[in-house]
Amino acid sequence: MSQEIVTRFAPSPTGFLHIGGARTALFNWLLAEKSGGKMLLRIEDTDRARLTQEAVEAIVDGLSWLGLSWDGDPISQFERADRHRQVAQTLVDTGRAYKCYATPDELEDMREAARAAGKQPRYDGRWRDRDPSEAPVGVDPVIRVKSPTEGKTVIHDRVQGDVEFPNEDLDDFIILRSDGTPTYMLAVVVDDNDMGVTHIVRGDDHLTNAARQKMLYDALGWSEPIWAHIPLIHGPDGGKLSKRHGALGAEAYRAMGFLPQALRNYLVRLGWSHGDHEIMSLAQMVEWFEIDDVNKGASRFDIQKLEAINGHYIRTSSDDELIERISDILPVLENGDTISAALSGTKGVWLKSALPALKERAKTLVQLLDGAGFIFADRPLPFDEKARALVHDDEAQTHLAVLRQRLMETASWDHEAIAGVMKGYAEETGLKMGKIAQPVRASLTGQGSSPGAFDVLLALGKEESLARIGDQLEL
RNA sequence: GCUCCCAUCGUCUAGCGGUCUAGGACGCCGCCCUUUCACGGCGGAAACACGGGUUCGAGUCCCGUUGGGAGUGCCA
Repeated sequence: MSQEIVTRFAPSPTGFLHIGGARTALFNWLLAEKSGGKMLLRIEDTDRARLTQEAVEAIVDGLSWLGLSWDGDPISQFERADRHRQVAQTLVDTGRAYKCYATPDELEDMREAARAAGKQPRYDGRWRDRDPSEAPVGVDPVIRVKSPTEGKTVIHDRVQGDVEFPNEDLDDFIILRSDGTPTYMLAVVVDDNDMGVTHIVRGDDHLTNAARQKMLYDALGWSEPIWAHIPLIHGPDGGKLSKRHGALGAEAYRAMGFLPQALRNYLVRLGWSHGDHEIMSLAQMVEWFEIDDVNKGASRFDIQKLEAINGHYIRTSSDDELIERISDILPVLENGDTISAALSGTKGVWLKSALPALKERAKTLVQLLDGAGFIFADRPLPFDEKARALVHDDEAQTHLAVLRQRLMETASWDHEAIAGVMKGYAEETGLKMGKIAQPVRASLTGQGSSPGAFDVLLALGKEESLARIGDQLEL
C-alpha cells in the first residue's frame, strides 16, 4: 500500500505561463500522472493582493493548451492567510519563533556589516532571546523562526543529490510580516503540508529555500516532502531567459504557430531524456519519465530545435487537426479576420486540398499560412519578384498560353490528366519539366517558392487555376 | 563578498570504470531525389574546459583551477 503521489505546480501570478514554468508544470504532471497520483495547482499570491484574474487565467489557459490537467480548483495562497497566521502563532507559542522589532535601518546595517566581514548577510538574532517586555511601543513586530545556529541542514534531493547548508548561514528569517501577512517561506510549507503534497518539483533557484523550509517542517514537527529541484532554462547566450526568447508566455508560442505537442516534446527533452528518443508521444513520456533521471545542469533555450520539432508535428498531423489548430490561433493573428472569413467559403476548400503540400514546408502554423498566401489573396495576385521573373518572359508566356488552352480542354481535372498535359508538352518541345511547370506554378501562386504546380492546380480547381493563368497572360 | 549548484560537438543530449578511434537530434556543409522551396535519403566537419590524483584501466570516481548559474528581501 504505497502512498499516493501528490505534486503541485505553484506559479506566482505574473501574467503568463513562461517557458520554465511550463516545463516545471510538465515534470510535475508527468510524475503525478505516471503514478496515478495527482497534481495540484496553487497560485503563489501571498504578497500580491493585486493578483489579477487575468493572470490566473493566463496560467490556466497555458496549462490547458499544453494538455496538462490538475486536480481540483486552483488554490489561492493569499486566501489561506488566516491559517498561515495561526501556524506562525503556534510556532511562537512553542518557542520556535519570536517577535522581532528591528527596524529596516538596523537590518540594512547588519547586512552591510556582514558583507564587510566577508560573511553571509544575515539577521543577527538580536530579538531572539529578548524578553517581550523590552519591546518598543508603537512598533509592529515581525515574527521570525528560531533556526539552529550550528550544525548543518541537508536536503536529500532527487535531482541534486544530498546538498548541505551550514546552519550558521541560514538566519532567523521572517515568517510573518509586521502587517500580519505571511511570507512565502511560511506559506509554502503550510500549504504543501495541508494539501498533502508528497513531492516538490520546482526550479533549482529554490534549492536554498528548501533548507529554510526544512527547518520549518522540523519546527512544526511535520515530515518533509521529497524534494526535486530541476535545473533552470537559460537563454541562448547562457544567461537569464530574456523577453526576446523564452521569457514569453505559452500563449505567445501558440500565436507564433507552435503546436502544443511540439512545445511539450521540446520542453520534456530539456534536462531529461530517454536514450536517443527525440520525438515521443505523451503516453511515452508518461511511461518513460523518471524524476531521478533529470539532469542537474541548466540547458539553453534553442528556438531552432523547437521549430524543427514543430515542423515534424505539423507534417504528421492530420489535415483536420491542422485546420482546427489554425482556427484556434486566427483570432490572435494580424490578418486573422480576413483568413477566418475566407475559410468558410471556397478558399477553405482550397486550403484543405493544399494542406498536404503546404505542411511539408512549414515549421510553424504562421509559416504555413504565409505559404498559403496565394489561396487567400484576391486576383489579380500580388507577385513577388521571383514569380514575376518566371512568368513575365516571352518564352514563358508562350508556354503558358499553350498550356492554358490544353488544360482548358481536359475533360477530367485530376492528377493524371494534368500530368499528362504537362508531360506531353514537355516532350513535344523537348523542354525540361521545370522549364514549363515553374511559370505555371508562379502564375498560380504569385510566389517564387511554393508547392509544386500539380499540387496547386489540384487544390485550386480548374476554373480558378485557368483564371489565374489567364490573369498573367499578356495577350 | 559569502553560501549552494553545474560543466560531453555551436545547442539539446547518450554515456552510469574497460564494448568510446565518444552515439543520436537540431543547426551547418556536400551529394542524391526533384518542378522552385520544402520533405526525404546518403555523407561530412564538430565535444569529453584545464591541472592533479585514485585505478591495471577515467568522459565516467576524488581534489583543485577556470568558466557558467542560483541564492543572499517584511519578493515569490
